[in-house]
Amino acid sequence: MVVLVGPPGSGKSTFAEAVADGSTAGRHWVRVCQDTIGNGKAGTKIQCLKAASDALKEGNSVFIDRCNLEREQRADFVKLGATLHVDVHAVTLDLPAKICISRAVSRKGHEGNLQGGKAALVVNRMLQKKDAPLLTEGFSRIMSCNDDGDIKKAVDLYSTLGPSDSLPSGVFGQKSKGPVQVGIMKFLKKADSTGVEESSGPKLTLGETKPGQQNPLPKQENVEAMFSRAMEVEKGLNDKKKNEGHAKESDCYDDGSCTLAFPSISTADFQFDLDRASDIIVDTVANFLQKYDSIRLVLVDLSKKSRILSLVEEKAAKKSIDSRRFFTFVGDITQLHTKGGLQCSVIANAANWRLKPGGGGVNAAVYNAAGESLQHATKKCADALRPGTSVAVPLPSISPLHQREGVTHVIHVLGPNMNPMRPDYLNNDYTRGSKLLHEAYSSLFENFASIVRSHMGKVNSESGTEKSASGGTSPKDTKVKREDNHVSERMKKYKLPCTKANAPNGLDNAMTSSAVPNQTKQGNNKKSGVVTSKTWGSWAQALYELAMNPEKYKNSDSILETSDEFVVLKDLYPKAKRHVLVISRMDGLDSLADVKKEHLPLLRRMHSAGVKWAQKFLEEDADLVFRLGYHSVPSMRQLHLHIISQDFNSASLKNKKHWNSFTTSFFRDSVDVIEEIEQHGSATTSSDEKVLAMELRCHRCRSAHPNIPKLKSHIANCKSSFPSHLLQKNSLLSSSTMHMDGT
DNA sequence: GTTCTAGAAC
DNA sequence: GTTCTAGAAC
Repeated sequence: MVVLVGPPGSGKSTFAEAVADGSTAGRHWVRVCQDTIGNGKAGTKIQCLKAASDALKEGNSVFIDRCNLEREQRADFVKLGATLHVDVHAVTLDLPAKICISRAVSRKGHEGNLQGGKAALVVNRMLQKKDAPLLTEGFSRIMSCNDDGDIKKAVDLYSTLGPSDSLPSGVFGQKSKGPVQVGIMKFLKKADSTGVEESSGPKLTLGETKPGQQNPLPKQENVEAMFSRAMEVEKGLNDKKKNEGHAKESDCYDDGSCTLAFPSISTADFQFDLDRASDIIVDTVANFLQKYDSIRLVLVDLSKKSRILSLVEEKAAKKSIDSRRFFTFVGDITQLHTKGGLQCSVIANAANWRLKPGGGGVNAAVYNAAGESLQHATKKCADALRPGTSVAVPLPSISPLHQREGVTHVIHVLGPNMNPMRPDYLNNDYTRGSKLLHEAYSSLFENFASIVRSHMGKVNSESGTEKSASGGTSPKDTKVKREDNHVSERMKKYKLPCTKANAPNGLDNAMTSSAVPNQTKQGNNKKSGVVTSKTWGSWAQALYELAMNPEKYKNSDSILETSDEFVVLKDLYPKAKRHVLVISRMDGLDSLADVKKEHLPLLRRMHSAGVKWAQKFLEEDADLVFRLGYHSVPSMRQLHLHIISQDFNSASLKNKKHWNSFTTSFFRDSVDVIEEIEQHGSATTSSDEKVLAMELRCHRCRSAHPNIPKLKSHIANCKSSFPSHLLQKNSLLSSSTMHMDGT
């Protein structure tokens, strides 16, 4: 049974019909459609359940063609599947709201009579309530389609499915849509004047897709092989560790497919000591598993006799690491699914620093298997890698590795080199080597976590679109900007000379680019041909100037507070009623990417200062709600913490970038940043430019809006509660969450 | 970061 | 004709 999930206009009926009509391998499909089941009257869920049950009992496969956007709406169908012992899949048609609405609005003769203006209202309302399907609901397989290409793939997959074939379990579907501008309001306007029928939106293209022929269906035996293989390993580990049983039962089921397969880093060509490496792997894995539930890591090596595998197994057992969530696996990392039967959505590549194909071992294998599209995709994310870092690359769906193995992302990792014949030889310095190897794994795992987070969703509080945009995790901090300096120690930024000659004269000058002398730019950013790791335009230096010489701006009423460690400044272009910055005064601490463990005390004090000011503002206006956080990739040099009220009522908030920089994952809550640094020494700036170009959504109710003015008029009145992840995390400061009496 | 403006969208 | 966005310049 396939439960289709999608709003009106997302193409559910078209999907089901395409599969049913194109079914080439003898499987018979029945479409259970709530719109038609009532024979003219409105259909009900009960009728659908009955029809589905009948069809299944007769040996048919069934599509449940109703919106099914909410968990509750799907539950009975999942239950029915369990009763009848059939697999229940979810196929989510997660297209941009704009497309669904335009289709729903402009279609004629719709089965359920949902067309014209009222469709727009219905779709927008529905999209706000949707819960992404989860494996925990009882689905054996979840597939998410984000564009017509995905849909075509899914149609092909199902229509070539023979009567006894089955599809691998897990979660599939890459979410990497480009920015989408949603033109919703025009349809909503039409909703008022009924009977609008002209078609102005994008055309439905699903109809054009013909079921394909070339689909290499995963074979059932492989899936079984996977289980027996994995179980063997798990059993081995289990036996050794006895019944420690510390892992919570339910956790592992959540995202069973959220699996990362990774090779041992640095131990092959880079000749890193195996004993030390295995310690580091086990340590880092243990930490990571503790931090995240429902994530699975698999260490892969080609050879059965692999020394690193046995060392790791042994140490993992000793540490009582949950063997369901971490185990070793013998096989080719590029053929885990087809040859080994192990489904992994993400694989790591032991990359070279140039991120280029070739060499040998895992890198060559991964590039070979993935085809050219991996090179292109990689290029978009980073030019080079330094030891101890990683970069996540969304694998295009055309890649054979994606199609055949179900791999949605490749994370390139570069470990330290202990081989004198290779570049950046560490000369047996295991203090540094170990540190770098640890960093490499941490970075790898964190990148993986971001992918999982963005794909699985923070349960249901986020919209699919938002998830998609942050899905292609390619942290800016790993985007290495200097090809020649790929050793981390050499990556330190060139410190700007701050002389009186090039320092602006006053705060207003510092805050406006036009008055900053031109030589500042040249003097700061270039020195004898060495390009700094981030080029800060002259206008971007203002906060830095202020942080270095706050006394110059003493008299400005923009400065609220100055200490040795930070300056508190009213943002010159506030994006909300209250918007202040706590600017660190530490030279060289340019942005979040530079922050390390040693800065934790500073970060905590900046946070406290921010809280203090938020509190002060709340005394004046108890209706405000504050959020404290950093921009993933700030435009202004010098680490600064934003304290911003969530009304976003400001004339200075003018464009999409402004909005998205405060309301998407681009904004990193101070509390989260501190926690991350405590736990693994650096902050993930897991965000790329895509999130900034994302469709505009209300930060409270997540509704989509076509442009800034419309968004603003919406947020002026939106009284929805904030998304649960913010409430749960305690990221919001309001008069009700603070002790206003000072206790 | 902002401002300016061409041209797209309405 | 007016509104709005996005890209370039600063």
